[in-house]
Amino acid sequence: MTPPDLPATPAARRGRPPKARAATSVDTRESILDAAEDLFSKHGFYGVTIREVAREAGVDTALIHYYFTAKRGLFEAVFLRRAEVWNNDRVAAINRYAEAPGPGGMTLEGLFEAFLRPPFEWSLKGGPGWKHYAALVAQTNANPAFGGETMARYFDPAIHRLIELIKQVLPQAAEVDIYWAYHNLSGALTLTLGETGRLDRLSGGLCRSGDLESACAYMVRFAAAGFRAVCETSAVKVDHR
Amino acid sequence: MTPPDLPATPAARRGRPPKARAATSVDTRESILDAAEDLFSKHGFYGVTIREVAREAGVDTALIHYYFTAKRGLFEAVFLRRAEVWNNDRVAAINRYAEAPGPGGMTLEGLFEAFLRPPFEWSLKGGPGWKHYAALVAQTNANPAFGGETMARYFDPAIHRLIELIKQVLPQAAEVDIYWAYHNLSGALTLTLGETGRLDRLSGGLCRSGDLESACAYMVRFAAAGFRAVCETSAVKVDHR
DNA sequence: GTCTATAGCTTGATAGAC
DNA sequence: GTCTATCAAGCTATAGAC
Repeated sequence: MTPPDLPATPAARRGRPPKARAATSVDTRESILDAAEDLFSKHGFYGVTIREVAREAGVDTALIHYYFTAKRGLFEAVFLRRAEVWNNDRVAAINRYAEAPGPGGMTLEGLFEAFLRPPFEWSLKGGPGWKHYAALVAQTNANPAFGGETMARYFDPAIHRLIELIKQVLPQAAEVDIYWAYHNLSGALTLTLGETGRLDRLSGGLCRSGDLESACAYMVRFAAAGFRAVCETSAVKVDHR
Repeated sequence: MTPPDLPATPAARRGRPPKARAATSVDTRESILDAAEDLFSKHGFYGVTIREVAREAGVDTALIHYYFTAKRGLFEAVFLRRAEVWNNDRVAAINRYAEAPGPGGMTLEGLFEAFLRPPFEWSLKGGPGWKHYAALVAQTNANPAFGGETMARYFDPAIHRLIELIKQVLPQAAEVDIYWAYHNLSGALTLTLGETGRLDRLSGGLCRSGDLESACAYMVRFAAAGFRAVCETSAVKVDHR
């Protein structure tokens, strides 16, 4: 589902007449974003200089300030660009599933499959830009300084919709339990999308980080069982710090 | 179990005679490590300057080069310092459990409880340094540039021991399935130890990132159920990329 | 061991020509 | 829109006094 066909590389841009004049500035802006996305995803915000971005994009540093005012603005623009597509895709997928689930009604497996498939699809078939973006999100999610705030700002609305639907599948579940269970899923998802190669080493080559098809299938079943275990028995813990 | 009593703050250092002369240089080295750990955990390797570390540690920048040669050496020293304690603790805990499990024999819940408790304990009761360290590990685990390599170097031996014991509990499970299941657990663990505040926002204050007591309990049950679901039905996926 | 002083570079950002 | 030129500030690292 949701086959992504938007090319992420400027080289494959489609349907624009080659002679068009206005195309230039749009392409410049996009290629700056592509270069920044690539570099930020690998080395983080502070690990990348404006000059490196400019060099990889084939433009001058002054141009980056012209388009994005400051380095921080460039980062935000990178983050924003794909967040909307990503989120709309996921929300559309779970809504579609909720309206027409299988004969037995909604299941956690079906719901998670719908919710997780889009990011994995984009990462697999959307071109290198989407892989870079996924890694960037993974790193941001783990960032103690601004990770919580940034992730919340861009992704919480979509996740709240998911949680509404989980409540329909598990009507007796306590809200706290659902949130903590989701937190476990979120960690698994972002680590996997980061494709750090950790699993490859740990497993001695038995598993490959890039095998997102398997990753998605495993995650759906792991998370569904985890949610059930956490939500079906009462497990609200008292915080005795 | 495993009550940590090693103070992380220099102020609380115990048992050393105040007049001792040799203590000074050790304390200097340690306070540089403490400052670096704090800052690296918040802003990453490139987000921190030697000068900032020196200022926070109350020493000169030249001294940092004296002890650690270069910025990179400082980072590695920070990472190494607590890795050994952390890993030894975890391995000791699961070995202890394996030798004397409850009446019904080993369970996944018991095993994960033993394996996860030490990092949570240290983070809760080991002083601020351990919290910084946990956040540093969380960030490193998500780092695409050197995360996979660094994590493997410091943590894989302990995890291989865990996987051996999991195989004893689930003797029929395919090795691939175990590794993929562990990967899901690993993501959940590091995200949680990072305490980014994401969950607090998402849940509207219902859950708190700092409530590690609950986090650990949830994770044990979530992961145990996830492992069972993934390993008990044959789910080896073909990678059709 | 610890500091001062500084070399030698790179950084983010801008002013202004075209 | 795009580039050249440049600034002030900050960076890592080191040499050498004490």
